[in-house]
Amino acid sequence: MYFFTMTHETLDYAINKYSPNLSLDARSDLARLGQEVFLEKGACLFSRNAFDDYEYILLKGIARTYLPNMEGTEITLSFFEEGMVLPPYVTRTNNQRSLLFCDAITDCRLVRLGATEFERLMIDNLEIRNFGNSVLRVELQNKVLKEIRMASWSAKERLQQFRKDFTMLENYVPHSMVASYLGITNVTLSRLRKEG
Amino acid sequence: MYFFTMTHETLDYAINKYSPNLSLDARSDLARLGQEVFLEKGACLFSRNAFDDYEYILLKGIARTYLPNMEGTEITLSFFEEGMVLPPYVTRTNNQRSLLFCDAITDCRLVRLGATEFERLMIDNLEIRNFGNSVLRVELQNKVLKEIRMASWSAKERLQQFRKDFTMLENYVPHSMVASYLGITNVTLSRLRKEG
DNA sequence: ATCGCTTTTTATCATTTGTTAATGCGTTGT
DNA sequence: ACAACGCATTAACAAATGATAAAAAGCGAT
Repeated sequence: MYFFTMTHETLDYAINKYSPNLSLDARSDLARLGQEVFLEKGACLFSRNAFDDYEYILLKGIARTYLPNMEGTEITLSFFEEGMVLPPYVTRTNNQRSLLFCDAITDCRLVRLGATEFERLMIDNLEIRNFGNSVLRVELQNKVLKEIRMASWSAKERLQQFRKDFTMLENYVPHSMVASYLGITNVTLSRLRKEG
Repeated sequence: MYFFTMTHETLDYAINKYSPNLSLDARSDLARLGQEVFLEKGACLFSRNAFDDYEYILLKGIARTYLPNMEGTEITLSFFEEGMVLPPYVTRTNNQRSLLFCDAITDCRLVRLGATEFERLMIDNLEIRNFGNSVLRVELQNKVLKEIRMASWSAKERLQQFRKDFTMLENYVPHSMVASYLGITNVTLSRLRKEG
């Protein structure tokens, strides 16, 4: 009975963020497909150009995706907290090669699902398809929200929004990661923190 | 014979940007599903919260997506030129309601495909599925590229990149749209233009 | 506890970008 | 031709952010 194990309870928590009405059957399909993965703080989940064909659901911990800019500085693209699905396979990879880097910022527990099997499930099962599409939609929507904020908000406003989006995260991750996520230097971040 | 009509020749041009090796069969499936749409300069293709269940492929002209920020200023999210697919249905809508606005900046000719029929095709046909996934991937990749530039490049560098990405576009679209896309004011844009 | 290392803060100054307002300039309609 | 309008440019000043470097604070290993 899948709903007696701890793993599935928290997988459910993640699923509910995207498809709260997903049936028990579909949930159990996902659970059957998934295997748990543990990552230590600082460990790498996937690297740009490396082979990768999984979908990932973060059950516990904090992770981030990032890329180097032209000067080689790491720019944090997104943070991920408990219950969030990492960027979906189809948008995150090309020819099964990752386009991004992803590291665990704290110890993490995740569920991963083979991308091919998950695609199969999406094709066969309308509910899973809607779940997968919801993940895609949320991914894009978050990017659009960030895009507008980067284009028209001040650094202070972006920091305030960041604090709403990721409560307490500011205290758990290095400020250099937060600063690059916000598009400011860590000196500026420090200044804004002092102001309040 | 679909490849004798002008429409299909330019639909092919667009398809080649995403799936250059798509078979003639798959191309003809897409062509059969699509209907041509003409838009006059300034006309609206879809509006936030309005019903919309199409995929759109831009054959000719320039279009843009945008959203108002909190002050009501329109922020241009992306520009689209000949041969580009507009943001895909699954990421652009929620419950068949558009999340974005899209206007024609010049007279436009597009092909639109019913999203439901297109999804059906994606499910049934691996080639079309790969094409659709490629559209998704390009959409996300462009956002990630822009994200990095917004986070770590100066306004001048972003303008230079814009000129590479969209040759001549600067001369055809109102500068206020370019400026909001770059995340600067139109006064700043004017200054940068003067510098070179 | 202390040393050595990294991260964060603080200070100073330079640069970039925003704000406001005036000017110019082309387009359109009469 | 001219007025009226919208848009782009320019100028002057203010504010935000970056760059650099030094000081302070945190943190892990011994």
